[in-house]
Amino acid sequence: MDVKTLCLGALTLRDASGYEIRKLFEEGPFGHFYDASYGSIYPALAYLLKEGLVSVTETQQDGRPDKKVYSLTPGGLSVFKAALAEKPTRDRIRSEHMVRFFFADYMDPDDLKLVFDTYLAEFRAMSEKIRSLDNQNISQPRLFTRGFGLAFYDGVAAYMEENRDQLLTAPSADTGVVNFQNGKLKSVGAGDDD
Amino acid sequence: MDVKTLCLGALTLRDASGYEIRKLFEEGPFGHFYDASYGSIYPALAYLLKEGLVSVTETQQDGRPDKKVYSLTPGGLSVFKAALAEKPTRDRIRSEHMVRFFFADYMDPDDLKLVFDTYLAEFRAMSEKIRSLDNQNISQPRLFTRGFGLAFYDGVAAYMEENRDQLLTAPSADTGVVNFQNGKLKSVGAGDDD
DNA sequence: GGGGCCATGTAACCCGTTACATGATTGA
DNA sequence: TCAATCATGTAACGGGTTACATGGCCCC
Repeated sequence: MDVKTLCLGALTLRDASGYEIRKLFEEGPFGHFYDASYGSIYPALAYLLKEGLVSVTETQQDGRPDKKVYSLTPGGLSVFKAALAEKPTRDRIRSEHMVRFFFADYMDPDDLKLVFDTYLAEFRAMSEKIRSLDNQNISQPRLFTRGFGLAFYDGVAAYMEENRDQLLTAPSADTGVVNFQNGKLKSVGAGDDD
Repeated sequence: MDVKTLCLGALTLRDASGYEIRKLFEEGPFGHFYDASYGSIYPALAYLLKEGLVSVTETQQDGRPDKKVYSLTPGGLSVFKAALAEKPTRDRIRSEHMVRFFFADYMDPDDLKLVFDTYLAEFRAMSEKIRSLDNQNISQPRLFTRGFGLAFYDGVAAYMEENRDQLLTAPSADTGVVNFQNGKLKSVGAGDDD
């Protein structure tokens, strides 16, 4: 499921600009199970417009550049429904946090502690955020999704709290770190490089 | 965190071929929080070998092509530890299932039911699989990770069972599907296309 | 005054997936 | 005999991220 389709979905909620859709991914209800950046959203909207799946209303603004508010067309809605009718692909999860827990033996205990507590705090914050939402006038599916989020965040947060010591008091090997920057391998290991 | 780094991690567990590493991602303990395909693993191993972060032993075999068993070098281990010491990037989740639940209004009720029950069955199966593992002689971090998996799978599965009706009995709009194939938008929507 | 937010868009790049190429062995 | 599994690798393609480009307003 690509960003184009997600944009159509976002526009079923309400008319929005590319900027607003981005925020929806970042902070809104989508944030829990998807993400997308400007670099993919703006081209996606341009494509959808060209194909007649969305329409646009340019609102002139004070100083800022014109705000382009997009709306879903009937065709766009049909295409979105068709996308939902497809067989879903497997969930894709990439959690660097879990990788670190799995390989905790190879981490500095203080680093590990920090990663752990930061992660836990994030879950708690997410849970709080969902709890703070008003559930009045919300459709069943949205409520279900919120509940799912709560079940997940609260469940794993509770597990983490209960088993914090189990992970953080395990003995770890010595450190011995080399050349690693910005998430890129900068080898150096043995012998020759190119 | 790229496939290169994950390969180093896999090789801390035991020496392995590219083929075996793939299986680790597919079925093994990594499957829960990462994935990778041959097309990324083989080039990654070639790179790591070139950089001296892994070594290789070619085992000749009966009929099959030579099996290349890779081992982590001290340099490789250092680089891996350095990678773990980096600040973890945000977890990235892409769940088409959740998208479908969120937009359940726009789905055919039978489709939705199928997606729901298949998803639930997957969680139950994952939970069973973890439960069937032998926890003897397993290090603390691995146990923690397994427990985390259980907390997650069992937690959300329970939630789904308890709230199945809530989601599946909600009224949905009419269907009206157009031209959608293989996860690609084939528009058609309104008016002109290029 | 300066940082952050509003607002859109493009281009280069990176990384990974999919599909292709090859081929023998084993078990149903 | 036919499918699946073991086994490695390449090439094309795709999709999305990052960084760049631009610029004014608003609040501290």
